[in-house]
Amino acid sequence: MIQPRTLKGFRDHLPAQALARERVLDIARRVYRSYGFAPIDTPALEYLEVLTGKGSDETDKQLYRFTDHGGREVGMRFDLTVPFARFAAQHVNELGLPFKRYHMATVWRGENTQRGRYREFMQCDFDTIGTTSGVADLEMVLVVHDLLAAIGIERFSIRVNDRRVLAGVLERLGLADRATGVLRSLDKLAKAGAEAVAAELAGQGVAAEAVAALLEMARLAGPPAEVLAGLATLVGDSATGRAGVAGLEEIVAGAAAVGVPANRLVIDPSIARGLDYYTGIVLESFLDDLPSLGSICSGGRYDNLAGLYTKQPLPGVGASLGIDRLLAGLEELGQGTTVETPAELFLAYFEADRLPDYLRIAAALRRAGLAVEFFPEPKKLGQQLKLAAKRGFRGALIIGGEEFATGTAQLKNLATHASTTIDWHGDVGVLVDAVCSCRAGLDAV
RNA sequence: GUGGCUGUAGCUCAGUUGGUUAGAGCAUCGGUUUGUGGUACCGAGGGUCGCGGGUUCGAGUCCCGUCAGUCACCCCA
Repeated sequence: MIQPRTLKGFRDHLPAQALARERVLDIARRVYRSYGFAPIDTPALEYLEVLTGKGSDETDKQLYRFTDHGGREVGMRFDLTVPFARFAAQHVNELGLPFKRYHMATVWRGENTQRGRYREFMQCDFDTIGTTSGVADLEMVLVVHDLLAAIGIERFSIRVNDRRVLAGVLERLGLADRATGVLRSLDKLAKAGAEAVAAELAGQGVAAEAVAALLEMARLAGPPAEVLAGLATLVGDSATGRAGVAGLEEIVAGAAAVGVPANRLVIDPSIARGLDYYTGIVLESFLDDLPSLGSICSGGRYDNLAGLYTKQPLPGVGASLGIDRLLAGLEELGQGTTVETPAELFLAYFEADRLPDYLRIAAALRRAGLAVEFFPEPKKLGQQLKLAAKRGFRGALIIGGEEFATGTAQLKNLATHASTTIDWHGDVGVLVDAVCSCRAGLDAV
């Protein structure tokens, strides 16, 4: 016997999880499309050079790579941004600019696993390329907000910052050349605490005054207006820094104009993001009830997405929803789904010799747009109902010998145990109409 | 990749200083009830104690390795 098992960091998805995942995918698709983002797809496998070109050592280490049967060095995509850069460079002339796309697909990273951190997981990206307009930046924030709200998350926050603000402050402190290390340390503030970050910065040779200034910046908190005022002071007359502050002001104003609740949008100067290709706005979002899970949706603006693959400058802005991490978080918070069936109505199989009638009824209901599961065996009714309730069906249709004889049917609400009698006089069309008109009632439960 | 913690039925866990055929609750299946599921009663199935090796007369219990999960570093969705 071969032991059935899955690889570290790779998971099976049972119906309850798969249905929850597809629900979120459907919502993401709807929200992205509502802003005009168009779907694209790219191969899971790319030439290794396409994936490693821009990669830091870290991403190179995490790449699943091998030599294919034709002797080509290939790698599995570890995000959707790099393949998109290649895609954009290859197809700009057919796409036209600006171009907005969404891409929901599986990616692979050979790193160590943790809660909400897997080796195979799905990302739901959306990006706008070919424009440097602040409108696109604002739209990214709005899409993220609409997305998380539509999924039904009650408490979440979108934390926004701008790399230019960070650059401006560093410039003033004379640390511009050490940006990467300093930002990496600041990024840990929430997790490690101020003291640890201060120590780490000092260890990098940052002067005490500069450390104090950096911490003052990173710890700015409160209403966006106050944080922005604080940042404006810290940035001084640095042109880059002022541009960053102005950009954030636009975001705050735009979000307010559209009606984004103020408590969901936070200006957080400690958000830096490790990826060094971000150049403007950066964004991370968290479940307020489970911040330790990490960011569930992150993104930002980059000056030149595809510089490695084309001479044409392609600025852009976009973000990525980590659907597997999000679902792990929702499940941990008890907000997961328990429904195990995609069908709405359960049709009990009762009278063995009435099979043709059952089939006819099921077919008619399906033609009317209802998802119907017909139980395949004429087992005891109690057993059938028990299974149907466990699976999460909203309603069960019961038609036995008595009902056939009197031209009636029982429509049972499996959540409330209440059942209503339908008179259909043997006319399937009447039955279908009656069931459909009760459907709203079932949905409401 | 490095280090810490964990690993007993589908799930949550018991299992005394290593000592006879490894237990409970929930879940599952069957019955009481060959037409009505959340209660009750009766019964059943299900465990190579993650896996492999070692120490021992004897290991779920100790040691080593390995796999998996988890936490930290790192990085990130």
